[in-house]
Amino acid sequence: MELDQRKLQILRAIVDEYILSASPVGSKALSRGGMKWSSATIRNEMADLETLGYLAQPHTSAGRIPSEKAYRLYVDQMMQRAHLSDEESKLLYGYFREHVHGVDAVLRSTAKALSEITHYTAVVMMPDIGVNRLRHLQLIPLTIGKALAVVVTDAGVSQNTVIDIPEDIGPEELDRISKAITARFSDCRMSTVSSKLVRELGGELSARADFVESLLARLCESQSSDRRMVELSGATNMLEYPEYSDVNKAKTFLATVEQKDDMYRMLKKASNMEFTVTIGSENEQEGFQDCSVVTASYRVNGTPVGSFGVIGPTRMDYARVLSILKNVQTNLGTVLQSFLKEE
Amino acid sequence: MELDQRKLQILRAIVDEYILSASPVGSKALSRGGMKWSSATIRNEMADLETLGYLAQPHTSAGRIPSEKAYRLYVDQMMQRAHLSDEESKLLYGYFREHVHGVDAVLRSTAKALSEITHYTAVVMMPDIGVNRLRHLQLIPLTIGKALAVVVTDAGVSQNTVIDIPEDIGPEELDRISKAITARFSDCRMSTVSSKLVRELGGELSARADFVESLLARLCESQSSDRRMVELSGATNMLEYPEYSDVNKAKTFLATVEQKDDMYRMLKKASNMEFTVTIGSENEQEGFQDCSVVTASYRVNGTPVGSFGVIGPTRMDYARVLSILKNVQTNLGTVLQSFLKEE
DNA sequence: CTTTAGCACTCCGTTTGTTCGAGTGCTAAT
DNA sequence: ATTAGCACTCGAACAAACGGAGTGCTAAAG
Repeated sequence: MELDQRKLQILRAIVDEYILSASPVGSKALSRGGMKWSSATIRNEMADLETLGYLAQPHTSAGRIPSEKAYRLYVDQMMQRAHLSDEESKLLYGYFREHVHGVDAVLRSTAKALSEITHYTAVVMMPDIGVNRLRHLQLIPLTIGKALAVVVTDAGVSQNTVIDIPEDIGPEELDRISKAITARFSDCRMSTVSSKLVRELGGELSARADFVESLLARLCESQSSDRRMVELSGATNMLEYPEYSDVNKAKTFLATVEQKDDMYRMLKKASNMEFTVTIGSENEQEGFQDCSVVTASYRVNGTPVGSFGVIGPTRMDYARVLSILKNVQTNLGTVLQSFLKEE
Repeated sequence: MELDQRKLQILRAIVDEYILSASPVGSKALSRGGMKWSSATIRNEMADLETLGYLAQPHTSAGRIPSEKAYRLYVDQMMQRAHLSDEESKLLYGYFREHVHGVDAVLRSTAKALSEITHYTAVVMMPDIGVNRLRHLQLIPLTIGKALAVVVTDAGVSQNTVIDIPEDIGPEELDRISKAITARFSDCRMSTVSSKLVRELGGELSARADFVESLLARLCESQSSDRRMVELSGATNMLEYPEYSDVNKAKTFLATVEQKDDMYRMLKKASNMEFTVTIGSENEQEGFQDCSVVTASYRVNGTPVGSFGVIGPTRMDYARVLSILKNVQTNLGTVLQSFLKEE
């Protein structure tokens, strides 16, 4: 069933109001606040909207609050995108001017920027190294039997992994192996590096084929399990909102958000989409049943390599958040590109 | 003025009880709970203890709670060290068995272990790289004008820094410079590396003296300002305690604990001492006025290189925490030593 | 002189009652 | 179809009442 124009207007007014006040909005308040119908009319419509599932009543004789269905409709069709003030976008831009050393630093500062500007919680996933191309591999001796493997990709992302090495390999040989691998696999996608046949290689590498194979396998595996792949910022911002004035709710939220594996999975999944908005129970995470997650992906050279997002109460200011994400998305794109100026 | 035996016993009982219950303890409860004096006697003693500053009354006709002075006395003289059950120390040991790859990983898992076992908040500082000796420096090209500097010290700690490089340096030269620096400064303390005169060097390095100097300076400077130098775990544990059932208190605590710079400074300062116990207002941090911080230092080759600690409410179980820290200290010592088996 | 029983008093946390305001649904009039 | 009016409902906020745990003081007992 379609909602007529009036129902839509009323619904929108309710959502707008609720986003601001966080308390149930009633018919009188609405009609006083610039609606062109009387409270009674609005009341009737509200009753209809309730049976249609767009509104809910905490208890009889309270105002209505929007249901998730309402937010969905709001986000998909009714919301008009806010545009940031010059001030804000300048502020945002500032975050990207400052930390220009290294992709990691940029993404970390992105998380901080997002959480500080939105006042919600921000998560940023480090770029999925798998889709990038290897630029440099360096093995550095640590102790007998252990070395540090540093991988640098064409997107300028680096990653350290501690690996086991045969005890009879010396520093010079490690260096030669590093160079050989770099030469051989340079510009290969990381995800395909390990699957390529190592045996077919001649020279330096074939003598250590077993080791090299396990090394490459380890690199790919550790990449995905690294806890540091998600940057989190402003988790405690949520304590500002009445939704979380109950310590227990706050606790479950914080616990959820600290599950970096889950956060990573969530963002990874979202990185195929330009934007996503996931409302309340649409979230898979237990602890996000009362929140919404808005994400945007970021690209390098046209391919999406990661995403970032904002987590807030379901009544978050979607329009504003989306504008901010969009802004950050372009900023981020520019900055990341600048790391690749040599082509 | 000295406290007589009875006063001491009563005070100790009050502290013990308050640590458990978190609510003011009264004279009747005490005398019923195994004290050999009547409630009236205890009451008189309590009145004395209050005028002496060891106890405080939230309001007339409430029980007494220990003052900071009382905790101080308790920690310094009255507390008998708890000893961990076999189960617990085995559990603890398990944390160290698992993650044996890399100092960073070990310390991260230390933080986790501490917070999970104590149920308080744990902080661990990464070893102060300054007192360690350089083992390896590797420069890896990132883009034009930028490179990644990886430093490995004799304690097995690694550190990445993105640095600017002159645009005309190619990969091969970077590699040569890396090797030259490694050869020249190997086994020098990191803190002295930069102050050594670079100009006096011949060969490869002298041609790039300016660059090398700024590089070394950068390495030392970035080391101390790196936010990642502190590992935090279990910050949300504090929400379990009635002291933090007020969301605002929780918020200020969490905000404080997330100031990694401050945490680092705190731990750094404590790393000269085997153990420290800092109670309530003895803490410098604004947000720790209602907490206590207990720290222990850890050593490599006899020199203290860092410390770790537990933050809890002032009424935390000091005896237990200290035992755990002591246990962790030895475990950690063993593990870190194992990274140095080659001497 | 020290300890303890007894008593009056204090104060908090909780419960119970009351009021007030905002909101609702329904009906009848426009 | 809309709206004014009315009776009703419910929760938040405030106040009074109560019970319990604890105290300080005094006087008696050891």
